[in-house]
Amino acid sequence: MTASGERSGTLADVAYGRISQAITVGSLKPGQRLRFEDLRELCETSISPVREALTRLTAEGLTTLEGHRGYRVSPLSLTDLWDTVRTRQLIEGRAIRLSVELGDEAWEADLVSAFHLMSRWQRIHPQQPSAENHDWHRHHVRFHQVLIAACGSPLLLGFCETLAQRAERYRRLSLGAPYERDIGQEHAAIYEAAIERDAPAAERLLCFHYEQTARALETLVVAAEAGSSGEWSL
Amino acid sequence: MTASGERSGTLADVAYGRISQAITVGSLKPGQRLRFEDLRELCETSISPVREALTRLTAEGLTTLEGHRGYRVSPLSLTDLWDTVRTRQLIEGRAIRLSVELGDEAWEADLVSAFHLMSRWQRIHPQQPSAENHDWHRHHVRFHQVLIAACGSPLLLGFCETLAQRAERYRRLSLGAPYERDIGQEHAAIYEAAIERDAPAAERLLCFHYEQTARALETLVVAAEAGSSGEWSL
DNA sequence: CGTCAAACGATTTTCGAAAATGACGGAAGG
DNA sequence: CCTTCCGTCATTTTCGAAAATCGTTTGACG
Repeated sequence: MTASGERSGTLADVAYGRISQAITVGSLKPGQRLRFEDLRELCETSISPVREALTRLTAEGLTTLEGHRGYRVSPLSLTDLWDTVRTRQLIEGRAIRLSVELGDEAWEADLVSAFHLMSRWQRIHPQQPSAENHDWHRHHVRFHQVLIAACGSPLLLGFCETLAQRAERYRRLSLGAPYERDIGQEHAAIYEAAIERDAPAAERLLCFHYEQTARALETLVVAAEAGSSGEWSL
Repeated sequence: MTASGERSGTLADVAYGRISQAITVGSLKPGQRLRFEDLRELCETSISPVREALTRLTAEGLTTLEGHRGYRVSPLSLTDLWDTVRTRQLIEGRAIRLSVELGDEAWEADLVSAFHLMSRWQRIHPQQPSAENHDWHRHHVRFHQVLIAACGSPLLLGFCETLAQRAERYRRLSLGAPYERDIGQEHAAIYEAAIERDAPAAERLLCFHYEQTARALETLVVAAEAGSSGEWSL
């Protein structure tokens, strides 16, 4: 056990967590070069754990590696956004269908619980969930995880996790943007379809959910691009 | 350039290649514990490159990591085989459909070329392709790669690669087993559907192709299990 | 005799420094 | 003036040893 609270597994795990988070929240910017010296400082270790973390992150697509020329944060783009969303619809669509078909009593209970926590949060806090509240984010992630948890395919679940992590980077970009959608309603629809064991409907609604998110983000980005800077590489 | 022929990128790449190959061909057995000392010897490096290789392999599912307790070769099982195949059918099915729909002239040319090389090999060498001939394997892999190459989704292609690597371990197990199937015919059918731009047919035939492979392997394994040893963890 | 705790051994994990590599810039030659 | 070649420099990559960790055994105590 270490004095400074955060320490679950190896130092490499810590490094992975920190760098991963820094990328998703954007303190490490898309396309930015990653020097070991800087990351070593961020992670408070030597470079060995940092290197291991970067290797993992690269395997998941959050960073890229070019031969002997170092690592970079993977750039974001509209093309990549749509690739991520389309692939996610395919894979998570299959996962939720299987999950709704196969899920047992215990799974149903988990789902009720997860949905309750998420929607209760929204009832209590009238603020838009888009305000990056850490609690809501936790409930939201959990809800989506439980939806597919009973699919029975470790492979599918692994891919879903990778894709969710990818998508999360884009979702963060849209924080503070005005919402035309009723996200709570979309979630409720998926939830009800799942509870009533209507697998095709659950799949359809989940895909729609992601489609909407992507569309909103696309609009936002196109507007921002016409406006000012070019933080984006089309 | 190094004296001993094999050296493309970093030593970590070499280590990755050697360990990866050792796992797929089975000289490192499923479930076997991987000690750094042994691998260091196999790769002719120190442990740093070995560690990086293992990190990558674990991300792809060829090895597993348990806390501070070291790495193991991922075990094989019928459940995992079917998970791999079902997932592959889903993802590679989508990929080939997109590829057939979107592929341009140049892709068509690549496909003709790849198919020709593969089928010519089979014509010239009357032996069953199952005899692990390295050339046929190369052509076979290439054919399957080109089939999906034009799908336009880097993500999909990445997943396909992971899945193919996973599946390859199982395919190797069936070497030397009697073939009831006409693999050449199955390939030809997929090829023709692709050339004639019949995307749904191409998808259907590719899925069938994988289904057959899995079934054959399943039969083989069940028989072997009833017979003698228990190299398998159901 | 059984249980628990401390210590050992084997192995992984981490470190800091050395070696290797690619990028950059300046000087020589055309 | 442009091109090419060769040092120099910043970084990555690799190494071998030190530190940490886990599983097991040993020994004491109830």
